[in-house]
Order: sequence, then C-alpha cells, then structure tokens
Amino acid sequence: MISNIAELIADRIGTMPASERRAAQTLIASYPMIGLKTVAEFSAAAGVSSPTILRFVARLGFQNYPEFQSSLQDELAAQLQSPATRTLNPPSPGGGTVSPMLEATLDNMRETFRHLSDKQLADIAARLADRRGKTFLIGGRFTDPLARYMAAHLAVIQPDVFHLAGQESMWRDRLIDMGKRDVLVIFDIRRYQDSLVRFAEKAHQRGVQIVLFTDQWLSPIARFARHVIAGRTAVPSAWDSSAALFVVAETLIGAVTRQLEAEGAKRIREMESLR
Amino acid sequence: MISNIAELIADRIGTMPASERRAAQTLIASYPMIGLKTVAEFSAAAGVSSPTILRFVARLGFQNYPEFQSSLQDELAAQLQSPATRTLNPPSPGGGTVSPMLEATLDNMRETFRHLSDKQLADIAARLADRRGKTFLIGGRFTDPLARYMAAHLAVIQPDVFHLAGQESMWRDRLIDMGKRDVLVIFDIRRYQDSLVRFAEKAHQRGVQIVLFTDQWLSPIARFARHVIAGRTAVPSAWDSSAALFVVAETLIGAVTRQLEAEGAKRIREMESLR
DNA sequence: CAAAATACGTAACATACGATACAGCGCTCC
DNA sequence: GGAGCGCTGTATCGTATGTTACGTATTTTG
Repeated sequence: MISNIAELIADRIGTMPASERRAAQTLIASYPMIGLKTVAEFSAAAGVSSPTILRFVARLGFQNYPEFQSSLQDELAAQLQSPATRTLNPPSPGGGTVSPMLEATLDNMRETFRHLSDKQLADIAARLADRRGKTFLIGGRFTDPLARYMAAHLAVIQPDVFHLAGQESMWRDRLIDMGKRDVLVIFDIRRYQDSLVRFAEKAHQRGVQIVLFTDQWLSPIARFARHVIAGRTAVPSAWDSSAALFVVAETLIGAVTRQLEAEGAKRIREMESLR
Repeated sequence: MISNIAELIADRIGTMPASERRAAQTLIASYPMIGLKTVAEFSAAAGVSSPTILRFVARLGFQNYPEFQSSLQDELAAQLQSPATRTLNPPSPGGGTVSPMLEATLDNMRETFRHLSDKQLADIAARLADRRGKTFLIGGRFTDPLARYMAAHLAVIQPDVFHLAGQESMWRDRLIDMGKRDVLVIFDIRRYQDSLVRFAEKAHQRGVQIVLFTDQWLSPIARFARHVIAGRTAVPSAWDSSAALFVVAETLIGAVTRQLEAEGAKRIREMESLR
C-alpha cells in the first residue's frame, strides 16, 4: 500500500529514465518543498527541462502539475496536523528492515551520552586542544576510519596531528617520537587487537596520555588510558556499530574547535589561501 | 522581534479592516496551507474577493502574492528541517544538559531517514549484494574514512571490494578495470571535490553504476548517480557532520549482510580459520 | 550495423492566475 | 442631513505558468 508520494517515487524510480530520475532525486532530497514551487524552478533545481518535470509528474499518475501540487499540499497538511506521525517512513509493516537498525543506533547514542558527562568531554577536549604536545591517532581493523576522520578534522585546526597508518612496524617505530606531552587517541572495539594493546602499553610506559574510544565491555587498553569513552555498539546485526563512537568523535572535534576558535579561524584562513 | 508570518499577522490584525481580518483569521485557522494555494482559492475559503486577499498580503509588507508564498514556503521548509523546534522532542529525560551538538546530530539522522525509504535502501543493498561485478568505494577529503569503513565491512562478507585510496593518479587508473556490472560508491559532501566529479563522470561513461552519498544540497555527481543518498549535515559548528551518512552506511552494510547471510556466514567461518 | 524506439530539450501556445482600475456602498463627521 | 472618506467587490487586463508539438540525440533491438 502506497500512501504518500515519496513512497510512490521510491517505488517507481527504478523504471524511470535518467533525467526523470534526477527530478525524482531532487524532489526527495528536499521533500516536498521543491514540488510546491513552479515547474521552471523545479526543473532548474534538478538541472533538466520543464517538460521532463511534467513527464515525471505524469508518470507518477497525475493528470497535470497542479494536481500533483495539491496532492503534496494535502500530504503536508495532514502531516502538520498530527505531529506525532512525524516518524514518517511508517514503521515498515511486516519485515521492517531499517527501523530497528536506526532505532537501536539512536538508542546507542542516547545511552552512550548518558554515561558521558560534559565534564569528561570538556577535559578531553582541553587535553586535545593543549598545543604543547603532538596528537597521534590510531584505530583497529574496523575503527581505523574513525581515527582517520578525527585526524582529518583536527589537522585542520591545529598542527602536529598524525594518523598512524599502514603496517604495524611503521607506527610502532613512531613511538620514539612520543613523550609526556603527547596524546594518543586509540579506537578499539571487540574483538580487541593484540597489536594495539601492545602499542598502547609501550606508549603508556613512555608517559603518553591515552584517550581510548572503546565499547561498553572496555578494551584491555583501558588499563593504560587516561580517558576512556565507552560507546554502545549493539545493533540487530552480526557486527558491532561504531556510530555512537563516531558521534562522540564529532562532538569532541566540535569542542576542540570551539576552544581553538581564535587560532583555528586564523589557521583555516591561511589554509584557504594556500589552495 | 517578529520571526514568522503568523506572528506578523497577530501583530497587525488589529489595524485591519473587516474583510482583511477575515482573510487573516482564515489563514491562521489552517496555517499555513491556505496561503500556499491560489488567490482564488484563498478568497473563496475566506469568503471575500481576491483583491481583498491581495490587499491583505500587501498590508503585511509583501510586494506581491508570489513573494508572500515564497516566504511561507521558506518558513515551512525551515520548520520541516529542524523537528527540534517542534515541541515534540521530550527535552532529554533526566534533565541532563545534553549538548546541542548531539541534539542536532540526532535530528539529522531522523531527518535523513525520513527522506529515505526502505525500498530505496533495499534497492541499493541488492545492487551491492549482486556479485556479478566488483564494488569500488571512494570518498572526499573528510568523507574518505566513511568509504574505508564501509569497504572494510563489505570486504568481510564478499569478494571484489576495493577502496580507492592514495593519490588521484592512482585511482584514476583503476577506471580501466571498471565496467557495466560494477558499482562505485562515492562519498562527496560540500565542498564538492572536482577530482571526484571528474572521476564519477568517467566511471559513468564506462557504464559503472554509481551510488552517491552526499549532503542535502547534492553534489554535482548526482547527475551521474544511479542512486543518491542525501544526508543532513548541519550541526552547530564550523564544519559539516557526516554522522547521518555514517549511520546510513552502517544500515546498508546491515542490509547487504542479511542478503548474503548464507554465503556470508560461510565466508566468515573461512576467514576465522585463516587466522 | 542498421533501423526502430525511446528519451530529451527547444520553442510556440493557451490558459489560468495575479494585478489593477473603477464604481457602489456604508460609515463618519461636520 | 449632506459631503467626504475608506472599504469592498466586479470586471478587465497583462503576463507568468503549465502545456503541447516537434525535431534531435541517444539507446535499444533485430
């Protein structure tokens, strides 16, 4: 049963020619506002001609453009009157595949942040913003992208940020550059990697401050860590979700950015001018 | 400070003549839908003549009727995009000071999935699970980690998954391996990277099916993409958040895993035994 | 590889829409 | 009670908008 236009589009987008598909995608991207504007504006936004928009609308089963718009408006009106139904994409009747996943992920985030105090985040952010030392980041098999992501952002606002990539022997040797004033950010969730544990231990012995992103069962690295962030990772799936940790990482990036606002802004301007 | 048209009307309704007041009340009664319809419909609903509607609109300070409508639409769009401003989000139970960052991120996810149907995700998952071709993944400056993350997971459950890393010249040459049966997953959010656009175009010309992860403003690559996922990226910060896209990526990984359950399980067992 | 079919845009067209001019009506204030 | 003013609707006009016809480009099929 198809109850709204968005679903209708999703249902038929597969049978559409390229240009009409572009129209469909443009509409979905800012649903449903573009559809309330004129054909000319719609076509310009989608980068196609007006007849294509009209053909697209006709393919959806409408007699003409105004009828299509009325339908969108009715839908909007219904939606506005009962905000409760705003959980659009109705709880997919039957074998709902998406919702449980998303729900679990959102729960994970709420739960993760519930166990995370503002103070803790502020402390870590202050540590990362403290520019007397260097910042190293590293992750495990599936979490290394998180380390990269964080490194990419931190590197924009401050110098001396290094992502440790490549083979174990490569980054193991970087230990020699690390000291008391430096920070090592490690991402490690189940199954915890021995190589990372060993690396963390060595770094710890050299006095490096370790910030650990892990799951709720805590990687053994927690022993050596100055700060531990335990994220929820459980989702209805065979593997673990890193989404909560990702959001914590973004939150930290935001906090650090704010602390370094002054110099950060200057830095960003400089970078722009280097392009 | 008057921020929306409803307030504006409430402010001036006292100074209006009878008929215009009727227009105002009619609009408020089913705000803002009537205002999006034609002057004729509006006037009929209010039981006044069309010139009265136009005078009413003029009195609110608009030059003409279309301008008034655009203003209403903008307002509506803003409202739809930040559900937080609607009082339906229980202000974080427990009264803890949750960072606005987290709130924005959660909103982004809800909003992103609101524009994303199960069908769409299922289609993309089916495409990715279809093992007649290869899967390539690539991302931009800040989104490449997402490509890596997805690649790492997909590679566990199926062969022929390649993350395109390193210098542009490196992955550009990989084009020669790509054909009609292959899928290219691209992550590209503002500021869109020229190199990626060029790459996507070339791949498209070779018949490669492109799955694009982008922001709500749509990377130019959308032109060439078979499937477009538009995630919300706005957070109270200087940069854009990729969290919503991350979650979509995880959801897709989950869907693909489920589709390949049978062979996937076998594959994972094999891998385990290789350790 | 040729031929047919489909997709797409340009440009001309018709109409429905917003805008305006004007006249009638009621109200207020000398 | 009459003159003036403001409010409102009817009728008309110009135009922006949706629509359609047609030619070219592209893809598909035999």
